[in-house]
Amino acid sequence: MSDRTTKERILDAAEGLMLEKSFHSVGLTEILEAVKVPKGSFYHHFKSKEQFGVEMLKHYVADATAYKKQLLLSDTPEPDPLKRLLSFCEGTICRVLETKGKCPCLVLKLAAEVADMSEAMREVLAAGNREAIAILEQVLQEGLDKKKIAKTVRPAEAAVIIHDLWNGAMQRSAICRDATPPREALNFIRTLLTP
Amino acid sequence: MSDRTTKERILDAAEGLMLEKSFHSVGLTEILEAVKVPKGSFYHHFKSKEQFGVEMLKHYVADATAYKKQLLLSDTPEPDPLKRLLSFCEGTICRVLETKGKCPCLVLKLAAEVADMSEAMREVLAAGNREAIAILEQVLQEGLDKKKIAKTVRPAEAAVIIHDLWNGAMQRSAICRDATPPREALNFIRTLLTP
DNA sequence: GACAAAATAGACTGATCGGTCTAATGATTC
DNA sequence: GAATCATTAGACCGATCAGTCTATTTTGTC
Repeated sequence: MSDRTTKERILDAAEGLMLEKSFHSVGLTEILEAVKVPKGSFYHHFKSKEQFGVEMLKHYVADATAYKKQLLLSDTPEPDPLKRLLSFCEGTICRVLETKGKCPCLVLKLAAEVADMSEAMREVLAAGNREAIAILEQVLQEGLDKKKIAKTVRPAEAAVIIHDLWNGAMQRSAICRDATPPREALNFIRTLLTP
Repeated sequence: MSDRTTKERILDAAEGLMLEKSFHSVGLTEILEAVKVPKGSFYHHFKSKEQFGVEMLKHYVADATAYKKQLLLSDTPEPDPLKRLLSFCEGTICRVLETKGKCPCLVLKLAAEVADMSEAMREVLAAGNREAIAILEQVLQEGLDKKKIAKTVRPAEAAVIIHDLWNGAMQRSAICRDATPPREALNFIRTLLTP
């Protein structure tokens, strides 16, 4: 048997499939066939597709948040917070290039589709956004403390602007299948923050 | 008979329903029941749900573009391009408040869901984005010519930033069901452009 | 008014949807 | 090894999906 639990295997497979398609266009049968798990197992672990969606988003947001914290908040190997932020953006742009413009973020991919349909899923998405903004605010504050970013920047305000600009750019890049939007956003963010 | 054609009535009803739900979660039967039109009529006018989606998005984008041009590009009653842009944003914020955070834009609502599934729909969305950016660029250029916006602003660059920031903020406002994100975006845009 | 073309009408199809049900199997504890 | 509980297994359910088909009605043209 696999070392990963059945639940985790279902979750992982569904994240991949829904990143490529969408929430409603991926059926349970398709997910379960991909991981060779019968319906009975699914409904043993999850009470409905919606509750499954909630857990999937929670699972994804937890991973994504940990990943962001690691890259943005740890001062090794890069002690400069601004550099950490900019190279995080560059890394994301590389991923977009590799996948030919495909959206790499499940929150961005599913948000508009599911937010109006499930209050529980909406809350998970909202929490994901809040965490992302909080992390951004911390990087900016640290950059300010270390005098690595322009002192005119106010972390709380700048964090939401950078967050929304970045998400808007990622969204547009998924539409035009091109990494230009996040590149333009990155250039703007750089000149905005550089002292 | 209604003065509007059957095709237009279907299109309008579908836009409303899909703004509230999503592309895949709204069935043809639901749309057709809403306008009391039988299946046969639908498939007389459209060859598939996907092609219908393409026409619906084209129809929406054409309307939305005309609306933006009228508010942003006509110098009556407001000759100041910056004021036109800012009050356009304020107007959108009001709509968000009225609808309790619901996404007012069909392009934003459906983009992530359908872009990966239909190349034809993706192209319409991309064209919509390009037109929105072009209009923004024109307002900015005009504002620059009339010395109503900061002369450091470069229209082409600023247009994409404003576009993506605004879309990202609207997206987030649909998730947290709150008009704060576009308000923060508007504040930022105002200080960015004001001379 | 005859004819043709466009549009309306809705019953019907096979496939697939999310979800249920009962039975068989795996593991755990006494 | 008997009893228990979690898990696996997959046939099955009614509902709904996009799409088809054959009529009938409406409309425009001569």
